[in-house]
Amino acid sequence: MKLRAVDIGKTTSAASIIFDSLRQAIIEGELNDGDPLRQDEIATLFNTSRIPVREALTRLEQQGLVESRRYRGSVVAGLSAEEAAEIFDFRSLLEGEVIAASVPKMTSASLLEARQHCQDFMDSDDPLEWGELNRRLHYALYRDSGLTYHLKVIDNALDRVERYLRAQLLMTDGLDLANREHLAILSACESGDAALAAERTRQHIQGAKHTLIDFLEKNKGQQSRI
Amino acid sequence: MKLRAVDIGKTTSAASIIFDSLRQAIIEGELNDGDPLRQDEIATLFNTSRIPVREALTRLEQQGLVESRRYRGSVVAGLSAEEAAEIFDFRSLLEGEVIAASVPKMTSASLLEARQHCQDFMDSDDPLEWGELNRRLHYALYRDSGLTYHLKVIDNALDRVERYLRAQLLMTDGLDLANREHLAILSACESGDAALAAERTRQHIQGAKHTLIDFLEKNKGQQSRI
DNA sequence: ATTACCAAGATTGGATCCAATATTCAATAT
DNA sequence: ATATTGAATATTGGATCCAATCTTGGTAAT
Repeated sequence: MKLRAVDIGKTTSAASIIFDSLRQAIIEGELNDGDPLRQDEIATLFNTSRIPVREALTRLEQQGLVESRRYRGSVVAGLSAEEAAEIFDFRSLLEGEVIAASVPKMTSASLLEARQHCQDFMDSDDPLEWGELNRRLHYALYRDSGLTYHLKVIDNALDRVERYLRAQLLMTDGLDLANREHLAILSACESGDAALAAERTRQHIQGAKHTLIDFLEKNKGQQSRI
Repeated sequence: MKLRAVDIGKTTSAASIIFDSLRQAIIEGELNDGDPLRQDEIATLFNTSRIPVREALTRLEQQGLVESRRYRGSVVAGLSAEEAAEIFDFRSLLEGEVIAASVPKMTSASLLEARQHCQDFMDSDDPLEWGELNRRLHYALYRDSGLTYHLKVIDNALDRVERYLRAQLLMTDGLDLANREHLAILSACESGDAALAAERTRQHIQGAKHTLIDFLEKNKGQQSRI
């Protein structure tokens, strides 16, 4: 027997489905800071009991996307300007390191894929796509480093700030600048200059941080909808 | 009435108590890589139902301390030499950055506390205490940075490798070396030299990494009990 | 009017029960 | 003897129910 079995249905638990949906809704900004997440409401929404909802919520809490208080329920976790700034610094440090480790190992396939994602990013005009496209691009640039732990942590950090990143891209020239920077990072990778790629990656993220902080300063207290 | 009620018992959920206990048992090496964690067994151990056990397990899974497979249960997550090495690199990068940010802001109280923990560490001869003492020392050195996100991530990374760290300290001169390095880091902090403190911190962690890798190479396949 | 208090409803945490899947092991066929 | 099958058991995932706590709204005392 040479065939390999492939499960058709029931491959994922209800908890995982709910987790993925909630995570997406949060990082896309469909749910806002402080929005309550009632177990019962979500359960009826997914036609399940509250049990898998609770599992999804504890996972999200561990990832810092929701905050729960005993007997008081869960809300979408907010992010102060200071926290956001810290996470951008964090990403800057880590992603610089990871891309530097990646460049010497990068295959032409990865470079090709990165270029494609770069193009996709420029072609897209749907803000909700940007997050996913950005992730794919970065993943193509980073994965050959083989630093799986680093990548997981970076991914988690990105989850926390993706909403704010979108706000930054929506600003005047935000998207153009991001595209130019992506191309610059890519070309540094293609020429095999690890240090340059790292530096440009750090600058890219630091730039995003500062534009975002300016944005938050201007709209201070206005509880801006993104 | 001016007093604020403070619950004596019941302040923490059953899930949290179970989570803390399991986490401690794992990072102390009381439970070993691959050991199965049966929901029923743990539930009877804590005189609860399986519900809070499941919450504890999903939290631990999110932190990478256990691995769960659908319908197959959870086991204590193992760590290959490569993964361990990567996490040490990760810590080296982050902790260097954090201590550098901390030094210029460090209060004399923190320095004093750090020196005390350093002393405690030297006085202790109980391997099971080392983890906690090490954490306290590092926390005293890092906290004034105010980089709470970084600190949380570092703490999590430490959870993953603490067992292996103990193995490294138990080696000949391992403890003496660690103590000397701690003192060197502390003195760099006291003299306000952020760059030096960062460099020594990175070296401290890199050193630990290499001793550990040598150790794992030597005992390859012997499934060593720590 | 303001504050303290108490009861009713809402919501979460945990227990118990049932369903779905995996594992074990004896029985059978080769 | 070895491999295969299938029933019995073990274990997890999810549903339902109960208990503990919070929240809200109204009432009474000052």
